[in-house]
Amino acid sequence: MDSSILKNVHLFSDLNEDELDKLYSRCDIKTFNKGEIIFFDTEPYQGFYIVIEGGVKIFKISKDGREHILYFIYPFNTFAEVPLLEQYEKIKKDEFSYPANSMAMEENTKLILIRSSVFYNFVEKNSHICFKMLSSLAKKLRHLNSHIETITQDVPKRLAKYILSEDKKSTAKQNSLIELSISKHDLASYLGTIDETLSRVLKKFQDDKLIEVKGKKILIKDKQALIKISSF
Amino acid sequence: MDSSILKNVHLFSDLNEDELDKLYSRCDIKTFNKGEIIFFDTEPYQGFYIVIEGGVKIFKISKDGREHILYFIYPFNTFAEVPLLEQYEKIKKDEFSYPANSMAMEENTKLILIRSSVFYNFVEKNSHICFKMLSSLAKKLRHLNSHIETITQDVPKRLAKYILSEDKKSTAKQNSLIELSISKHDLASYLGTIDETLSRVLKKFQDDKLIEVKGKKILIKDKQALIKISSF
DNA sequence: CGTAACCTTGATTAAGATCAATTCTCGTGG
DNA sequence: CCACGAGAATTGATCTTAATCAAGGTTACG
Repeated sequence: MDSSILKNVHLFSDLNEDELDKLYSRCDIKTFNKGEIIFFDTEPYQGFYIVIEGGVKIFKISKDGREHILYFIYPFNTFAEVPLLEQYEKIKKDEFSYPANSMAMEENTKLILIRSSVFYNFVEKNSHICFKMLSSLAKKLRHLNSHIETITQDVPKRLAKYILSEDKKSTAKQNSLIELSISKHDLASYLGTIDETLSRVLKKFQDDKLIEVKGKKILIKDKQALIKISSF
Repeated sequence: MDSSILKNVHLFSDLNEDELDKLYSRCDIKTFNKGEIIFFDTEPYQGFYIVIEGGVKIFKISKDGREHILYFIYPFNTFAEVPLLEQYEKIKKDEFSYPANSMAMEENTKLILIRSSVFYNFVEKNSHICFKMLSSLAKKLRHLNSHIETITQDVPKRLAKYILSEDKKSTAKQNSLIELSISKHDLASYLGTIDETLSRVLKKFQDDKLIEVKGKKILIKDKQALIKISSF
């Protein structure tokens, strides 16, 4: 792995070889196994991360122990930028902590850590990065907006919406087959419910001939019906 | 009202008189009465807004007609910046719409509309605004993060949390009196519940001698108990 | 081929939404 | 100054959804 990997990261896509090399030399590369914690929301903030390989879930834990997943992050996307930018305003305040917990979802999840100071240095010389950062944050805001909209509806709606959104990512035809990139447990947690309920709703959808479930594969048999459920 | 009003807006706090004048001359001032819609989430995007007087609620409406409030916006804060920044990346795409609905909560709510083109022009000459924008977006992200955490808990927890957060804003003592800046209906909608349930929980808190409610005034009688409820 | 992690199923319970009346509050006009 | 009426808030009875508790079943992997 070398500095060219950074070229895939939207934030850095306009940097030249030299700049990429310089940045790369100042980053930390870290590897995590499935289930390992990357940071807790109680830890002091060090910097933001980029996923290079594998996947990461960002989640909150409520006092009664239930976890709620906010995002899944996949290769070449960043996470935990919020404190970096909040810090910018209140210089020298170092008591910032991470806004949520994060855990690797796959074996050999490779991350790059970009420390606050490294990033600040870089932005000074490459202020156009700022605009990319803005658009990436805006995207996250829109995501959370729609996530809130989702979790205030009932579970079948949430699930139908999720299945359809996964379908949109794939090359969409009529009877499309999608493959869950996450465990059913994580899906339940992302949908703001629990394993048992997800299982029941999946079964219901299956009994109603909307989908067919086989392990992590879901075959969509009646997209119109799913659309109807998701939007009523 | 003149251009100096813009000085109160964090985003523009570092601009000089000249720049403020120039910006002000290119803005639209709009006034809304209580209950009037500022924009629907279906409308084509024009630009973002600054609240000068009054208050605004930002909300989503689910298909079954229930509204869910995401933010309340008060003087000198901005809203609806997200499409502006998404647009930046995909130049010339004009089909962006607003990410949610918005409505004036008070009579004579005064707003400034800053059209996308005006803002882009301005940023080109004042790139430091970019950093302010970043920190403002980061703040919103953190808000939504914690809002999601909140609405996945039960209603008494959500309410206790809200009351305590309102209390923190005021000059906090032991038995503090807070005044709701919003209607009970809006509070219910912000907490992701309905009027009846909010009413019942308020009564429960009152019966348990945690608070005393009189119209929009809430007297906190047992802050420790509220803290316990909010965090268990 | 055994065991742990993952997933499913059933019975029960609890939280809160819904439906249906009232009651309260406050601004307006007589 | 009082009476009216509309919107806001409350209360009660009922119903629905999904969480909880408790077993089983499946799958994957060493």
